[in-house]
Amino acid sequence: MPELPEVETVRRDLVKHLLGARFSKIEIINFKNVAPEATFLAKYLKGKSIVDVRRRGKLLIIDLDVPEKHLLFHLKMTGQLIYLADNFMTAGGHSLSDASLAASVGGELPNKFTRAHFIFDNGDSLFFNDLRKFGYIKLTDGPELEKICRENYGPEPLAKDFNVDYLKNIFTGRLAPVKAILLNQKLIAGLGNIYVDEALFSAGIDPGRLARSLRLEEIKSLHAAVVYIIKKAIKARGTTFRNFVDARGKKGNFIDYLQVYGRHQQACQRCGRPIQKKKIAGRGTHYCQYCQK
DNA sequence: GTGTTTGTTATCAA
DNA sequence: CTTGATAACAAACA
Repeated sequence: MPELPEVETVRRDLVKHLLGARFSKIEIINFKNVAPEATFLAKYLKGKSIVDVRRRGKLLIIDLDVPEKHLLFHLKMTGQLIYLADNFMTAGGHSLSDASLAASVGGELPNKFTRAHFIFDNGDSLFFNDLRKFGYIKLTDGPELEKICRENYGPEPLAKDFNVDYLKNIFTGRLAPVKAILLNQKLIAGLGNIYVDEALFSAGIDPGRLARSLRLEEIKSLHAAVVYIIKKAIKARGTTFRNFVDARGKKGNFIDYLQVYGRHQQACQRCGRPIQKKKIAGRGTHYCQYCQK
């Protein structure tokens, strides 16, 4: 489940490998979530090169060497972006992974979940894999990108405008569970199910509490917890619960630090009692009923 | 066959 | 218009 720390991990990997890379061939395989349509996109990208790789919330943005043109990737639940160097094509047209690519993607690309294959003029490749086909690829111009970023995404959790006052403001009067507010991308960009559950545990707040019921001290604690968890998860290169790998096919390490997510019925690391799980805000929610009030 | 998984959007209701 | 709840989407797995 790529959330902010996972997308940021991929972004940092791709910046290292893709700056200056020039598209030479693009193949879209059995995948509909592409705009504009595949043949047009392939023709458009050919000869263009990459000048930057950015992120907004869970959205990955590749800036092209054409002013005001950007290639967007959303990984949704099971998307992967994997960079493959020293591409060696076999007789069957399958490329073998380069020596440093981790075995966790099966060692061979493309695989049956590869939805797009971008080939650069130096022979290197970028693979967009997506088991569930929820993700998308979209070419946009500057104004459209600006509109998407402005209308769909609130403050970045690690930016200055995400502060205690802001959190207090978006909680004021809200009858929704605090978890629902934290998951809302328009209010805070980049948090998903894993990090919301972890931050609420870290702050000792029950995910089902109505947002407007939180006291200032609790909001301060929650703000600090969100920043702390997100920073720690980026440092650990994200969480691989099922599917996530970085741009070199390696798993993230934050699963070692999870306190509640995926730990249903396991002992709470604070009080020893079993972690509970129930549906809140339409999502599986993990929490300790004794440590979170 | 059934239930579960989640990021996001659509839809509906108040 | 705002807010909140819920279904839907897609595909695999236990």
